[in-house]
Amino acid sequence: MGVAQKRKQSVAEQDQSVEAPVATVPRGRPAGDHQAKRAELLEAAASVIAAEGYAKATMRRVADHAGYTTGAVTYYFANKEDLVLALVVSRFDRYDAMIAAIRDTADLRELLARWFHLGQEAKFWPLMPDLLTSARSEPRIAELIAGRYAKFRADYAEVLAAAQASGVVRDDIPAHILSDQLSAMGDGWALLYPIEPERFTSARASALIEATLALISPR
Amino acid sequence: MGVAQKRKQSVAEQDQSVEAPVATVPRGRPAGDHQAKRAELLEAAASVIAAEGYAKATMRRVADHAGYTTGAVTYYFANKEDLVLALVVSRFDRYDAMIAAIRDTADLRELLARWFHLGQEAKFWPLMPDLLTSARSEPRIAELIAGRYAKFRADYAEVLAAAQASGVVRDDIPAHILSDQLSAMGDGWALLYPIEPERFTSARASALIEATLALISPR
Amino acid sequence: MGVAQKRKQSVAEQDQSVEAPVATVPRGRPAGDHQAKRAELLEAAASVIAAEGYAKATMRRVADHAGYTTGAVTYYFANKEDLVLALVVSRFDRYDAMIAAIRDTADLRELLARWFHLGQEAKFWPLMPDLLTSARSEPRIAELIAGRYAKFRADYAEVLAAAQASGVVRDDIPAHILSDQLSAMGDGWALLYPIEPERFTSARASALIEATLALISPR
Amino acid sequence: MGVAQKRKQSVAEQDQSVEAPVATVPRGRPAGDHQAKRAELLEAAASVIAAEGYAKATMRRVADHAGYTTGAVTYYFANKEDLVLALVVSRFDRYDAMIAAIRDTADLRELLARWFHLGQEAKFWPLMPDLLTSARSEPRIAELIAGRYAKFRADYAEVLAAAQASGVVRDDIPAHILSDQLSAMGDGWALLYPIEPERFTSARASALIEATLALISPR
DNA sequence: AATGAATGAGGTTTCATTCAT
DNA sequence: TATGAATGAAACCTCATTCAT
Repeated sequence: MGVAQKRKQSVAEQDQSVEAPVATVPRGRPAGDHQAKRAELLEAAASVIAAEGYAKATMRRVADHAGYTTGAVTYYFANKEDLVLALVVSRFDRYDAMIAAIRDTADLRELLARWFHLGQEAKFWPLMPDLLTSARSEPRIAELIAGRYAKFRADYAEVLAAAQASGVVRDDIPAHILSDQLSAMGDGWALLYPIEPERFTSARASALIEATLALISPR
Repeated sequence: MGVAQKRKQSVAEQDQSVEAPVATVPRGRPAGDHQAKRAELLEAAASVIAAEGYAKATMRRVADHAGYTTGAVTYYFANKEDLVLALVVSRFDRYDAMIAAIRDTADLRELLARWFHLGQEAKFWPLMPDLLTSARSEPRIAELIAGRYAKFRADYAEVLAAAQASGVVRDDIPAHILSDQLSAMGDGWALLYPIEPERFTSARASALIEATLALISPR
Repeated sequence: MGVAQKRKQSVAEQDQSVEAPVATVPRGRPAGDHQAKRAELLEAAASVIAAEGYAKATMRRVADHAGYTTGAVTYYFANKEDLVLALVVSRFDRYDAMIAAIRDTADLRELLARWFHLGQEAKFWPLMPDLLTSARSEPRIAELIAGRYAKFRADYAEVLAAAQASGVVRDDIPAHILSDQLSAMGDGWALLYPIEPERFTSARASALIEATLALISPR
Repeated sequence: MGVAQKRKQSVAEQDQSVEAPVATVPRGRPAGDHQAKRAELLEAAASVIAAEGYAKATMRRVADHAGYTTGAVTYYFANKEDLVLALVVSRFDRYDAMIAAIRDTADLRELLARWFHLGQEAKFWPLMPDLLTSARSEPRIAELIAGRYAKFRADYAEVLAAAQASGVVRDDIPAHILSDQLSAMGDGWALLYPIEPERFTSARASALIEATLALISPR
């Protein structure tokens, strides 16, 4: 999104310079890339939460991590809730992209592999459970998560239903229940990951993927 | 945490070892029932966390809920970490008891039913994920949980192995992996429970139990 | 109020020590005098506002002035609004007492003299307009002031009506209008006092009192 | 505040002295109308203070209200104090104009009517007390107000003296004292206006005007 | 002439913890 | 055993101000 935005702005500048080369020079400091800066701060927040947990993820630490002052963070996000809300959105967007990427093939092994990859490389595992837990005391976050998560499970169920139709997934359990079970399993692993990281070496991750595929394969 | 706590704890230990192993019946002055008071405060803490989340569970709120003042809580627990540590112990004790209760029969339906019951009636679902998440910033809590959880999974695996031996559970997946998968699934449900309580009506809970039994039943 | 409270508490202690001299010694630190401490902080707040204005009257400065830390202030007052609310109450209580003191005699010269005295010696002038202005951004303070002020004007009107009946105050203007005019005049003086203190020397205060009495004396 | 402001101000002065004494008609590039822009921002500031009180009147809100950004405000006013100073000047200019307009006739009913009108229609009532109170923590504002207010009272006294001379105002109270009393009364009403707006309906305003005229009419 | 990013000081509030009693 | 006063650190947030552009 950062990139698209940047391109759009430079197009706007071109328009101006073509039409009125002298007097219409854009006034003031160039707008910078607001969205890109927000994304940067979001990544900083994600890193801090992943590294130290939600409880230690203060505005100050996020700012420090991004190399700014607290004021800069509140300049881009009206308050902490806004920051977390945006972070939740950005993470679920990635989940949605993950599902979308395999929707056509309904390749569940690939989906699980991507999910394990996001979890570890993209720091989703030490992040999402903290985000879900933070929803306990923040109704708006809870509401957002509830909506996005329901959509995620529905998409997941759709993929599973397709897999059932093509005979690669057992069909004695409804797709929406399977989706529920599998996503819960994933959340459970993510929840324990920071406490027992040694359980999730890539060798063991492969074993878990295979065992999970075995669980849902047709009898 | 240092001196004061040490004194308090050794007194408690003395009481237990000298007077009575369980010591719940007030003898002489009822005032001396240190363990009972601790348990009372622990339940208050559990209720507060279950009701409002870990973030809102301050020493003051715990004290209020138990009908005491802040000072009383810090009298019985050297500090907040101690309180949470004790709470974690008390909850895993219940998990262990749950496993122990069905170890002989290896009745998995009963085990799942008990687990769903603990989760909802005994407020474990809105509690355990908060406790696990709190471990993110408290190494001693993380360590304690890691140990107790590993033991729990091992016990669970033992039960599953027995069930495999008697042919009621599929044996194409090792028991310790099944244990891993099932406990993760449970944690995942618990994690979402406060956000989407409507997903866990007792009717739907039954459906989930049956679907989970189907998942692990032999082919 | 502080005194009355203190007396009450010591009576309670006496009761206890008489009935059960040994075992019922009041536990814990003696309650201190919560109300007295609140009053002390209120006076500190009044002094700070009087000296530096509402804008500079931060919780920190109030605490410093009283010789405590910020935490102590928020221990006695849940938040700043609460502190200001209590301050408003305490000041209007004094206004009410002022009116009550001359209600029987309806001696307006005495009333004006008391009012000038409160204004200067008891720091009411540099205080009340700041309090009234602070109500602009705090609805609950505005509501409280509106109510108390209306009562004050009504009491004032009652005194004026009595004075009209006894022929010492002109009766061509209704008492409630006179009350309105006189209290507004007082507020106006108070508003300017911090800006032009030299206008309110005691000589000039006397002149203002006499001129005000002349204004309302019967024709 | 130092250099930048100095440069700006001297430019403004040059414009005035060289080109035209009043200089409101845009000549050549309309961009140069420094004074008009300042006036525009001043009105925005007045509106914000009138609507939400001085405490909420931040540079940002003033800018927003005028349709600019914060930077624009600090471009036209070296700092916030400067802005408020200019605002005070502009409001007292209107008071002076109000007095000047009735100086010849010494028509006090008209003066009071105009004052009530300014207070309500031109938002002076919710504005002036906030300005006066803000002077508490800003010596330069206090100084400015003290000077302008003294001049206002002197002009008012002059009008009252004329009225006394022509027999329409009582002369048992010196004109400068009457001026003091009447202006204080007005300030007092203004101070309460935001708290009790219902006391100042136009019907009641008329009653107050008549009662005030009665107060000062000859015996 | 004006923008908007960024700073940094300072405000209110929360809270675990200490401690005299 | 238990209270409740008090501390002090740290959190979130606001805002005037600066400055590159």
